[in-house]
Amino acid sequence: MKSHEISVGRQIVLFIHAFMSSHSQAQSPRERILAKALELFYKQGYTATGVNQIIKEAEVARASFYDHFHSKEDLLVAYATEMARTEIAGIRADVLKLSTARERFFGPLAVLKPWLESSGYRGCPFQNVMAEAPPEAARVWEVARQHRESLRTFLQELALDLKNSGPAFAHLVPEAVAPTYLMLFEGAIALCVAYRQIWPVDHAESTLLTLISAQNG
Amino acid sequence: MKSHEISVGRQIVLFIHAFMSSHSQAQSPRERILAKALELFYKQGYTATGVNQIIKEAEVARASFYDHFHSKEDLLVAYATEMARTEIAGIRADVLKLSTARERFFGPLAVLKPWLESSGYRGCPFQNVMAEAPPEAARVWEVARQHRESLRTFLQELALDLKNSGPAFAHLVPEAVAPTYLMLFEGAIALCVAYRQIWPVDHAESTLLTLISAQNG
DNA sequence: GTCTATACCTCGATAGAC
DNA sequence: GTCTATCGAGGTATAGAC
Repeated sequence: MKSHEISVGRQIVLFIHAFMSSHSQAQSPRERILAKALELFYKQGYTATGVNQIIKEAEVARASFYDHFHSKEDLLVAYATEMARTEIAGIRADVLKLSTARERFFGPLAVLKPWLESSGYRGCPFQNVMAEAPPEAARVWEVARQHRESLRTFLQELALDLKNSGPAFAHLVPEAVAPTYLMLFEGAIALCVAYRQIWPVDHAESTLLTLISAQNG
Repeated sequence: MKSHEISVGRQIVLFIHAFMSSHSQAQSPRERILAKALELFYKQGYTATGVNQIIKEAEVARASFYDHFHSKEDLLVAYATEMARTEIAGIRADVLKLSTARERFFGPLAVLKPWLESSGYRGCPFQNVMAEAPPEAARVWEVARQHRESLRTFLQELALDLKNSGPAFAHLVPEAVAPTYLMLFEGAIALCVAYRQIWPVDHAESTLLTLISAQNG
């Protein structure tokens, strides 16, 4: 009886799924460590988070931890790399869902708002990492720098997209807009963190609108 | 012989000055602790700096430290307060030396450049503190917030100064310019730290110039 | 891979003798 | 004010038995 077999299969899948969710055991030890680092390094800061806490909460053995990451600094590099990957991918996915070029252009700022609020105004993971990273951790600086470049490139793509969307913004120079956008983006985050309020993002958006409108003058 | 007495007086003053500089003993223990905190919290970060190091390098006794500051977090609050005071005072003094309203308006960005370079692109002390301050340290957040307000107010004064300097900028709205300026200021710092380059400050300056010129359109 | 044990250090903070 | 001693906790990292 095929329907019975399928039903059993479904139940097994569901069971495995529930097992994964409750115990996170279907993830590999490395994945569990990295996931905890993503959470704790961001929430508590790098220096304030001990590897003991990560080992305990990720439910891995000490030896497993030092098997996958030779030192805490190694984990920090992996943390920054993974954070950069998921952040860019997340913004891209959310922004490219939008229907008009103009919405997409302002999309990164729109995505920023719920993210800042839900994270308790913890701010930009890379600004935070740079504030804490010891001087010998040059690898982390490099990851952060590359991430900024990825973000700037994406903003430049959006500016090009907007430029090509019609005559209203045909005057735009994407390579000039991108660094300005990035600067307003980072500045808005810093002010939101300082004030624990969301208005800087709106202010950045209106400033950006003024700038791309003024360029035809 | 009065000139002799004055000469002796001068030598004593100079001696005391040299003594202060070389041994820092003329400063009170509290001043020495605070001075070391200003240096180390900024350079190494708050969490990464132990009170032991401050006690040793400030050349004070442990008991003296805990006499003046009940806890490390108390010292952090004093650090942020003192940093805010000296930073605002320093910027004001440097900027108000300049001769034209236009130079003064862009003065904060001009001051920023040598400061970022000489500090090894360590960034804004308050952005860094916010990145590290534990959630229970609400007092520090308040100091940082007030400092941002002081800076915004000063930028607003400079905008008003520029507005009143002649017809070219008579259209300016200082209350609108100030938060934009502040956002570009913070954004430029964040990008300078990320790239370890100074061009974001120049970019902020040209963006700001575009904005205050465009407002008459 | 798991587990426990442990070495060695630094942390923030307190106590007591001088 | 100085000094030393010490507490209890937590830090990073390694070793060994299973």
